[in-house]
Amino acid sequence: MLKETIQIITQTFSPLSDECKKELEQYAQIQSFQKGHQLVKEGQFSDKLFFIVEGCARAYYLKDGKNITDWFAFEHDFICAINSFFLFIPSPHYIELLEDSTLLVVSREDMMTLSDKYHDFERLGRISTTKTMLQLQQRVVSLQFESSQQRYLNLISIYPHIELRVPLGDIASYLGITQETLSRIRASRNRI
Amino acid sequence: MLKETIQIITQTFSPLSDECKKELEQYAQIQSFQKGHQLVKEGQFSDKLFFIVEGCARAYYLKDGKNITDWFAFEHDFICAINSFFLFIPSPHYIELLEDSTLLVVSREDMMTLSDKYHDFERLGRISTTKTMLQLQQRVVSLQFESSQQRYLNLISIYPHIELRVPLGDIASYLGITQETLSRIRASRNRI
DNA sequence: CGCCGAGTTGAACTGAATCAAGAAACGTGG
DNA sequence: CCACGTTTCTTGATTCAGTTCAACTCGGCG
Repeated sequence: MLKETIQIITQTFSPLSDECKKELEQYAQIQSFQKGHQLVKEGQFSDKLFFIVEGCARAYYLKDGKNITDWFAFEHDFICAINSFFLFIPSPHYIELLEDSTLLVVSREDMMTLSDKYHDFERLGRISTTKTMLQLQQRVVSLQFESSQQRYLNLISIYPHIELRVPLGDIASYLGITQETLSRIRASRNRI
Repeated sequence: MLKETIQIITQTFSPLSDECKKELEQYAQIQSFQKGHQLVKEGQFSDKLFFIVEGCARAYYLKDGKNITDWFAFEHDFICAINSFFLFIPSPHYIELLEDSTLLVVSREDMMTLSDKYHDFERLGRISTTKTMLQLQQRVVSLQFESSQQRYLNLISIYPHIELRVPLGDIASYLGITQETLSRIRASRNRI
C-alpha cells in the first residue's frame, strides 16, 4: 500500500527517481484511524504532512466558539496544519477525520532531509505547493464578490459528492455562510 | 541594479550558488515603466514573473464591469498573472502599475531552465510559492468570517502606508467590499 | 420509546450594497 | 498660476442578502 500510494503521488504531482522513492518509503508511514479522530488539535506543534489514501478530513478552527472549516481533503489530497507545519508555530487549526480513513504520513524533518538530498523531491514540493496556492487563489476570488449561492455551486462543481460525505454545517462555514443559509440555498435549488 | 536585486531576492527567500546567480543575471532584466502602465491585459498569455524593485502594482479582474483587485505588490514582492503563468491559459487578470516603477522581469521558460539545472533555484521557487500560499490562506480566513472593519484593520496592520499609495476603491475591492463602505469605515475610525 | 444530532423553516434584524448626489483633490493645458 | 475637466472620496436614503434566534422535523439508535 505504501509503494502504491507513493506511485500515486508521483503520478499526480511530479516524478521521483527510484532512489528517492526508496528513501521516501523508509520515512513515510501508512496509518488508519476511525471517523472523528483528531489528527491535530489547537495549540499543538504539528510537523506532520498527511496524504489521504482513503477517506476524508477537514481542517477547522474556532472563532467565537464557532467551528469554521478551512480546508477539506479527500482521496489523493494533502492536508496539514498549514501554519504550524510551515511556520513552526502552535496550530490554530484542528484536523479531524470525517470518515474512517487511511493516510500516508511524513514528518517535516524527513521531508527536509529528502528536499536537501533530492532535487526531484524539492520539485515535488514546489509543484504541490503551487497547486495549493492556485486553489487558494480561486477561493479568494470566490469569497471576494460571489453570492453565497454562486460559491455553493462552485463547490459542488469541484466536489460533486461532497454533500454525501460532509455535514451541512461544515460545508456552510467553509463557504463563509451559516448553516441556515446553506439549507435555504439547497431548498431553493430543489424547487427549480 | 540587477545584481543588487538578485541579492535581495536570495536574502529574502533562499540563497543561490554563485554559478546560478550568474546565470540568472543573464536571463533577468531590469525594466522601468510609468504609473498606469499595464504589464498584462486580460486575455493575454503572460509568461513573465515580475519582482518589484521600486514602486507598486496591482492585479485585478473585471466582474460585471466592476474592477476587482486581487493582489497588491510593493517593493520586494513578486507579482504575475498567476493563472496564465502557472496554468498556461489566457489571463483573467490585468496587472497595472500604481506608481512609476522599476521591475525585475524573468520569463517562465528561463525559470524552468534554471529550475531544471539548479536545485537551489528550485528551492527558491518552492519557498517563495510557500510564502504566497500562506498569505492567501490568511486572506481566506479574513474573507470567510471577519467583518469588513476587521479586514480593513488587518490590511493596514500588514501594509501601514497602503492608503497613501493606493486608491481607496482598489483597497475596497481587495477587501471584498464597496468603496462607499470602506469610506464609512474610515470615517467612523477617525471619529473615535 | 424517547433522546439526540443534523437539517429545515419562520420572523425579525442588521451589515453592507446600491443608487444618487455632491465635495475634494489632481493633472493638464492655456 | 489659474481654470477646467476628471477622477477620487464622502455622505445620505433605501434596499436586500444573509444572520440571528427560536421552534420544529426527521432518522438513527441505545
